[in-house]
Amino acid sequence: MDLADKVFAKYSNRNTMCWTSLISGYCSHALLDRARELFDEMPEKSDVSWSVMVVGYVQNERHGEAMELFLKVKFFTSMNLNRSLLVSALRACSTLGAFEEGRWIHSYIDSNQFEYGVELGTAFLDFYAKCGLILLSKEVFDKMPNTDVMTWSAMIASLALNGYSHSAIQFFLNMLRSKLKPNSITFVGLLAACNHGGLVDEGMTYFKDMVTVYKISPSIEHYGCMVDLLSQAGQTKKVEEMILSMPFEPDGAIWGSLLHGCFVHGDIELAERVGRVVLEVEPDHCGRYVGLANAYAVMGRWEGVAKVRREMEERGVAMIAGWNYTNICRLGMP
DNA sequence: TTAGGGTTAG
Repeated sequence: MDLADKVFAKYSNRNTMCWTSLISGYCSHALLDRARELFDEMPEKSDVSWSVMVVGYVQNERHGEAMELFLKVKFFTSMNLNRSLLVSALRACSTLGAFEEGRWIHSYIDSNQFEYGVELGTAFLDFYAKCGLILLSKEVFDKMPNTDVMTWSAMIASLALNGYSHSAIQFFLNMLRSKLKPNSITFVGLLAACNHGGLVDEGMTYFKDMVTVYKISPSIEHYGCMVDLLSQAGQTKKVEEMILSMPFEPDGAIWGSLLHGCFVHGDIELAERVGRVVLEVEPDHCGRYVGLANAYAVMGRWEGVAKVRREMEERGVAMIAGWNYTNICRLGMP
């Protein structure tokens, strides 16, 4: 990118398109701050310049800055808002839970008679699902003239997220009927559905089918779903075997799921062992200490609880208070 | 020169 910068500096006939291309290049190399500098320096910005910058922020998971820029273009310019910009702005809305902004984009699209392409439609159904309005997601899905793997995967994951496990499975079966081939992410959604619904047999079947029928090798996310599902179902020994046979280094979330399962099902001996591993993997994560302390508490082993508390203090791990109503009141903000 | 989908605790 340095070379691109030098060439750009020497190039005398710089137009908006050159500036925008360079910004896009910086964004795709995750050099967002440099991209933003150039964006701010640009003498004239096109609608594509704005969208490239917003897209860049969203793709690099800087949703707050994406939203800020989106609001700027919306309120302080008379620029046309193009589809790419709106799709990315919608993604930012989904992540930030900015419901009103997302609704505004919807009305903008309707009043400007934009067609629902697969990208826009998929972004919309995802937005509504993340806001908990799964019926609106389904409405968007039904209105879409074309759908593809990503649309179906988004719908399956959305149903799973909102607790409609059986409908998610039904959607998966319909997807197969419409001759679309599921991919790795489709299965993350499907296994998440099985997990949320406690559907152990279905989960096991789809996990196996994924490998044997669809030739997709499981990622840590797929294992994460299975570990959580089997742990909650009390199959803790089986889970430990699964974790140890994984071709990845298990992370704290994986061990944490098993620890929680042990706690719920009273598998105390395993809880203690897993709890120790969890603290080694994530020594700064306050929730892991709570998990182990809870397992000790269930056993009535209060010396264990006290030991975990002491370790937390010694290592300087702070408890993070949840942002619930009780805590808000405690802070004097009713 | 620009766009969409991913599970997880007390």
